Amino acid sequence: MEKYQKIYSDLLKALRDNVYQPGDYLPSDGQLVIRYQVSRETVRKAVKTLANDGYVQRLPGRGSVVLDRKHFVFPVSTLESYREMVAQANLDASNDVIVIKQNVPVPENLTGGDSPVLSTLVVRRRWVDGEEMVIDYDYVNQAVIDHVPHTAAKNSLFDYFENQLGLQIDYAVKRMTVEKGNIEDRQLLHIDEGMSMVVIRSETRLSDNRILSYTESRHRADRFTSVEFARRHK
Amino acid sequence: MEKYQKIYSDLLKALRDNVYQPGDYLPSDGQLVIRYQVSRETVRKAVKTLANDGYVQRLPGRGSVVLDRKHFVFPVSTLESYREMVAQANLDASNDVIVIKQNVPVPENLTGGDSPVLSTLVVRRRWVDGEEMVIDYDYVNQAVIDHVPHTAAKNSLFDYFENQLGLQIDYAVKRMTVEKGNIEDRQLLHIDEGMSMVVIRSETRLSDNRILSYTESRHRADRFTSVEFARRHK
DNA sequence: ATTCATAACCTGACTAGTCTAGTCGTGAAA
DNA sequence: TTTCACGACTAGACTAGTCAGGTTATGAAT
Repeated sequence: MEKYQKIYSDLLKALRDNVYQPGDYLPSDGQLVIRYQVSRETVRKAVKTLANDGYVQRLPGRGSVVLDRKHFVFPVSTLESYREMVAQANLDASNDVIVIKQNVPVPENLTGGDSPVLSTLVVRRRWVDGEEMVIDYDYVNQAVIDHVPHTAAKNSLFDYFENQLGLQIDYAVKRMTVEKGNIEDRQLLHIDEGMSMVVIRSETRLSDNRILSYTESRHRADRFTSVEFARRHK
Repeated sequence: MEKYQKIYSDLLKALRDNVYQPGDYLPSDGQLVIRYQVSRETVRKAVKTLANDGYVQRLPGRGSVVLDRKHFVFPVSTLESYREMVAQANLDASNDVIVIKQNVPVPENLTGGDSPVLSTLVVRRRWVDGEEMVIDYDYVNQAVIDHVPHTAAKNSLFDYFENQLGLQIDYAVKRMTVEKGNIEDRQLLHIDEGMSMVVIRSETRLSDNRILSYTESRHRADRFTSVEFARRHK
């Protein structure tokens, strides 16, 4: 693991374990330089990343103060796996795999008019705290992944791609709208006609810019929350 | 202006002017080092920021390729002013200032239970392409800004804070939910009873971590779109 | 024609330093 | 007691390198 990654994850763990609490200061760059025996740029990279992720704020002349994140769990923006997200938010979650089907062309409203892609379609229903909350349609690029095992879908596709297959996921573009629920929404989530759905359509890319998957994620609007952390300049 | 900022904004301008098109490569780090007579770390910082913002992707061994952003205008996440956003998306937009009122305590559902703050409340209605689309409730921290002029509200609060007052806006936390429209929504936006609203509640902070403002932004759900760009690791 | 080594690029990570500017506590002078 | 200068400490920007590892074109050997 890279040195700055190690420092980043050590500090992140300490933050999650409340070793440093909101209002506290992290060790200064200089102290971390001594502790980790690295150059200051390496320390800066690690702490700067924590700042970009909304954990701390760097105050020139003072230090890196820990921010209060009590309000912001459950981001849509962060590329974390669903399981990570739920675990952090102390929620109870599980998955139903509805169907896994090969050779499915990706719908045009997901690709945005780009060249057609053959995919493995994975449809899942997500439960949170005993309620049916979300339907996910994952169209996994068959040019990248030839087969999606049922166990991977049952646990976490993301985790499977990254940790089992060693793929480097790099970024995702997500478009969010609010739409009326369709028949499948009503059947799978047991909601009334007229219930609105928050629909998030995204494409996920690898670090070599190949498309890994397209996803349509349909949430009960009445239960939907998302939290964003946005920094002005990175 | 800092050197890396200059390089960043030059490249950004070139990207917006289509000097570099999707699929093209930016000048390599080495070329930019020569062009700007700076060290490579300075160039890297500039181009890395473009990558974090979703403009380009850095491909080791190849270069920095320009990404296709045709699908993602109109982000909620980016801390850009509303006017910038609309200008980029080629939309027609204007503002109604409904009311400006001093000494208003910020509602608790915005502060999230934090200590009460006295504010100047600015209520505005935003029009896009001739339609009434959004109501904004801005609670501007009176401890930071004692008076909000009507012209600032009519144009852009953000712009006023940054460019007129020289305040350094650093980050915002935004929570998004979908709710039924209330009476004021119906009156101001002329929508039917039962219309859903996308409600974005946010707090904006300065670089010294003082709270600048709390905002509640209420959008017609049927017209709402947001686009996110999320990178895995910065 | 195909294969393969190589050289010329590219970005990523890291180092060890300089210089600037802001914060804060201490202690001396008013 | 208040003020003010200073030193110690903080982060930001920047430099001029090194080394590693991936990509690509070229050109020689098969």
